[in-house]
Amino acid sequence: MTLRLYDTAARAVRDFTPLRAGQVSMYVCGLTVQGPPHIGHVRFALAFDVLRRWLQHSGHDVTYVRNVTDVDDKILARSAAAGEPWWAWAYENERAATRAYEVLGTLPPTYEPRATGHVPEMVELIGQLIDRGHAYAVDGDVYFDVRSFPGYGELSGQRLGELQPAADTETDERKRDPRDFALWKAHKPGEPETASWPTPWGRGRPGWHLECSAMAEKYLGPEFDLHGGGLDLRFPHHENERAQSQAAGHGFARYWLHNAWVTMGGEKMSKSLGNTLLVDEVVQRVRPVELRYYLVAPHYRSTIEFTEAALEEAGVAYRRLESFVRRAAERVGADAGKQVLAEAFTAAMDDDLATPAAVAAVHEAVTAGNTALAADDHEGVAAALGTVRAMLGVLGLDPLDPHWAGGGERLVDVTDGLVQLALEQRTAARARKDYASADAIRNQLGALGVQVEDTPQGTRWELTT
RNA sequence: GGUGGAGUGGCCGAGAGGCGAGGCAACGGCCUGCAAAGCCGUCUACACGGGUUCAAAUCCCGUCUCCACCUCCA
Repeated sequence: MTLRLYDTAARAVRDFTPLRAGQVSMYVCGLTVQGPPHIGHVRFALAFDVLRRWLQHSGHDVTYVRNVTDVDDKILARSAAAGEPWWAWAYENERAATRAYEVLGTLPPTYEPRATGHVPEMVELIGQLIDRGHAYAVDGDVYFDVRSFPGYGELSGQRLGELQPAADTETDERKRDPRDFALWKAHKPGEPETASWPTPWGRGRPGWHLECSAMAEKYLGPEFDLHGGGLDLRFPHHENERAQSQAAGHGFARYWLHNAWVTMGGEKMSKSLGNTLLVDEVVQRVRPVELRYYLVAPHYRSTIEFTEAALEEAGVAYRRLESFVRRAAERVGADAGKQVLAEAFTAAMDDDLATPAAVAAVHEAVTAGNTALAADDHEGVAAALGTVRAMLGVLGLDPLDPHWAGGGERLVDVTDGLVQLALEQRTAARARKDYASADAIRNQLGALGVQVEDTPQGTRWELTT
């Protein structure tokens, strides 16, 4: 069975066949680094991280480029309001984004280019568009002529006649059509000099859409496999990117993927509505791996309506999986069992990354594993452990992955020694049927967050969260 | 005004003409000194009104409610 993906341009699920067999080129629109990321912002990174892992698991060599937009209207406005240089502001927020991506266990992209580092490529592209009659310069601004490109609107299903005028620039008579959008914006008085670059049309800065066209071409070539991003980027951003690149004669993206929102109170998380939760904050009170499970388990094209209760429940569900992996690893060794995916898991992932069904397959394998554990069936435990870890690995959720295991080995050893000391006392008490003492020890440990469990193989302990 | 999406059991969350996704919670049972964890079982839902069909949560028509994009936006 082959991978099938929902392609926004086709409005249908399509078989995915890469341009070059065994290789996948993918470009994902990263963040405009105007503020620290909230949990809605990082959903795209998780969705495409899972896609990337799945492609790699199924034997593809993936080139994954995710851009950073580090100059735009909002960055200039916010940094000015904060009295900071725009470049310092952008870089600070870029680091916050990187931290968020990392704490949630996304694999680093192959490359992460910044818009400001690719002005020459943009200038070159603008030149091509002007030469081909798809763009024109007016007083230092350069606009894309939407009427010159018949395919305009195809990606997002918009008809030119129905569109409201583009407002990324002031509507003015200098434009041939009110829907023409800016490729390049002339430097304006009052804007920092450092946010402008020399071009044949005068000093200025990039329009919002141009950077992606320029960078995708530079790193992935004129035609590449996948282009991803959040749902809101479909129009105008991706529509415009596509127009720029195709008008310049490039094939551009072959499949367009868009992820849905994280909402709160039924509405999209956004700073203006005040319903945001910063990744940094959530990760203070919820283990990052549980937040990842929460954001990865629903389908990437379904809205996640955020509630504390749902987040908590996701944590409980994840701990069920984790708990099996730990018990099984204690019994048969972490690397026991073949890393074979369940058929249902593979089928689910191939079906437009149906992570809900994939997660269900993991839960079923865990149930089988728990049964084997109870029956002291080591072969069964090993088999289940192998398959569960393989599946969780694809989702970036393997509890034994070094990323989640964390450091602090020494501390773990010491803690384990201390807890064992207490447990020996308790075992002795139980042996002499002094259950009051045994229970007192268990309760005291419990109060510290150490959960004690008696198993046929002896007493074990775990931290509660 | 144009374009797209959603409404599923106590809750989260899949599916998309017949064959009860999965998880959480609750209850019952097994296990346990008692627990915990685990396993088994119970709770059989698809916004509303019509229609098509042997069969509809799934298709068709209509209605209601909500969200998103068309403006910076993951």
